[in-house]
Amino acid sequence: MPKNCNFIEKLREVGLRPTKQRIKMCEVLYNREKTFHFTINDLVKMISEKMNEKISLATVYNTVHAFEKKGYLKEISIDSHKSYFDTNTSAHHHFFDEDTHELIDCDESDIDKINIKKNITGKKINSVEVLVRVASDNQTQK
Amino acid sequence: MPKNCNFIEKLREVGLRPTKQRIKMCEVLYNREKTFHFTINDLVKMISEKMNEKISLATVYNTVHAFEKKGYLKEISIDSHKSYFDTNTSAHHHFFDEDTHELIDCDESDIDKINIKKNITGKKINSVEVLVRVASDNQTQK
DNA sequence: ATCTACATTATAATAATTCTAAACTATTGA
DNA sequence: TCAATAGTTTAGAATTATTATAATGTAGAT
Ligand SMILES: [Mn+2]
Ligand SMILES: [Mn+2]
Ligand SMILES: [Zn+2]
Ligand SMILES: [Zn+2]
Repeated sequence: MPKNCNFIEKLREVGLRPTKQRIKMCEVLYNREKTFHFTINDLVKMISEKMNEKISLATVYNTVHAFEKKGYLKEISIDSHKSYFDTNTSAHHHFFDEDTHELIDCDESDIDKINIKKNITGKKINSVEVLVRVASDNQTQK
Repeated sequence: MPKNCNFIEKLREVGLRPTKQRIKMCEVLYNREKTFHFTINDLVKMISEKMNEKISLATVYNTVHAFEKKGYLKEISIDSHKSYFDTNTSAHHHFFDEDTHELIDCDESDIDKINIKKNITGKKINSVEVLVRVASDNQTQK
């Protein structure tokens, strides 16, 4: 979703009623220059910082999954102990910093197009994504 | 771990006492032709099928994590709702069947070596893995 | 055989997520 | 305009996966 777009319209387009909770979550998630990655816990904190009333935890979960189902959010599996979500919903690659547990987007140009030589009968490829795990290089000062 | 190797020896090599629970888990995990993927739940079932006495759930978790720490198992993050483990501990690529939730290894030869053009200062690359999500192709019979 | 550090176990605790059912609200159309 | 209705929110309970606890058991050393 683009920054400062008409969130009410965008919600209606996919059949979601524009409630005040959903509109607030749109503002928190999409009114910014760049896409970003978050956990549910991050999001709850962000919402409570930018809002007087709280949104109940169940609604945060419901809404995140509703947005995911409608293609406005994407779930990223990195750490099996926690769910990460991404406001960049296109297929793209990531760096994962194993020290800080930070997810970093990888520009399209940083990795050549990947060619899959094998195909699985009766199945089509939905996405091809690379995960590059990085960690601090302590061998540098040798 | 190779098939039919001396598990007692292999456990001692990494400083793990060869208890009967650990030896049994080695047999279940490594006495087979091919490496495979499993969840803790799968493993508990496999153990109880091949054994009279049970191994307590806490021990299964402890042992899986001990094996992982010692490099005899690898954790795979695909679905953030569940942990998958792999007896193939080398860095390798996967297909994930979104219909059946099945993980399939991808041969090294099926994907060309991936070149990462960007590097993150002070960080070294630990692994580069590709996940190819596939699903049934219902457009075939057009 | 005895000792001791490590391992196993049943069970309790925790954490993330989902369910439930009652209260609330956006939309419809009389 | 304003009830009727279907969809939404909510607090709290329930569920699930996983980890912690602490008592008991055991492998390996002496
Ligand atoms: Mn989800
Ligand atoms: Mn683990
Ligand atoms: Zn991303
Ligand atoms: Zn594998």
